[in-house]
Amino acid sequence: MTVDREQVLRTAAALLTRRATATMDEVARSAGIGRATLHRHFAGRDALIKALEELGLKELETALDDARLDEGPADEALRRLIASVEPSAGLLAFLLTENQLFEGDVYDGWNRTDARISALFRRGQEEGVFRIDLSHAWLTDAFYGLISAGAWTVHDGRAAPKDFPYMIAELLLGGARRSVKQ
Amino acid sequence: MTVDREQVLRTAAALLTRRATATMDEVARSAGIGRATLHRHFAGRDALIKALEELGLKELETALDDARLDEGPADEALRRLIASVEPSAGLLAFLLTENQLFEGDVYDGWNRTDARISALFRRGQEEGVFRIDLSHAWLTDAFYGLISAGAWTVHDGRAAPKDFPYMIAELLLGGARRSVKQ
DNA sequence: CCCACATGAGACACCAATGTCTCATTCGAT
DNA sequence: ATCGAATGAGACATTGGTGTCTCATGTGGG
Repeated sequence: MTVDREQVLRTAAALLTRRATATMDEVARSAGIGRATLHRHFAGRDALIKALEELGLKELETALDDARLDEGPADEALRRLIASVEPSAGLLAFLLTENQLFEGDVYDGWNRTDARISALFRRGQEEGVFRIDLSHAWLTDAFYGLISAGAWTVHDGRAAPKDFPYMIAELLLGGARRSVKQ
Repeated sequence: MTVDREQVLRTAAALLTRRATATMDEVARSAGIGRATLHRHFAGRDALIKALEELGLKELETALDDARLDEGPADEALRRLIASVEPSAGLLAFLLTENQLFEGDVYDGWNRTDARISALFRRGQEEGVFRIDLSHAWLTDAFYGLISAGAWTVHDGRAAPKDFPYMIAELLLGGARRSVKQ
């Protein structure tokens, strides 16, 4: 009987990721509950988005924890991160565009995750694993961008989900150019 | 007296890129015209978005032409493309998210540009310049993703506009990993 | 100089979505 | 079996944005 808040959030995430303009009613229906019930659990659309943001943030932080970013070579840590972030990629892609739209009052929890990812790139640069002519700020943004792009590529069926980690890690680490001496 | 349609479109693009939910009234104000006048030139919001889409498409096609994608090594052609697409990056980033939101009825003009970019990557693969373990579909999506990410990085002040071509081309071509044998 | 035409401002109806409320129903714990 | 709590359905007012219209203004071309 009682609504599973987590379940509702995941369903809403799946729908909103596909269509960000979905109605509260559509969100409710897709979760198999009534609109009134949805309102009982989330005060309004803003509250729903914020809850989604907290969910995505929590998932990203869990992925960051699981990846053990400060262990081993930085490039291997980055691979672990990409792999563990994969299940959340769709939600993160949605939240990324959502945040870009609402400039200013962005949930500042993202600063923490940004800092951790940025720190990984900085460590890699200091240890000579990552190139230093690309700022860690740009590498961080590119990381998010490729995660989003990969999420859409998989979502639209242009790549299989299982290829997600490989195609992102390889492009982000090695680039598109074929290495001549290899 | 007469409104410069092109000018209005560019102003609208600049505003909507920053805040996609901007009102028709805000769009009009930012262009320095009245809402009624805006409606006289663009039947409605949909028409405005569509006009923006056509503008972005036109600019991208111009950039594709200017880059002469079928001349010289594919990686150099890609560099030319990134450089010539830079002025349109913000608009393209906006249209990209806009299109992802409205699934289905996307302006099919993008298929042409997708095909041209994809063809560049395929040519590069056939000529041994680009690696073949990453599909040209993914490379194309990644190209768009990095263009968008770069546009936001520049927009938010985390990189200078002049660095745009370098940081994107270098990451897309060479990746983040520091080449050991170099 | 004058007239035609585009514009700006504002009024207006309309619509879609939101948020709130009520009430009957149903589920689940006791 | 019973009672309380949560739900679903629907009604309702409200709101913000949209699209249309009118009218006064002013500018530019002839």
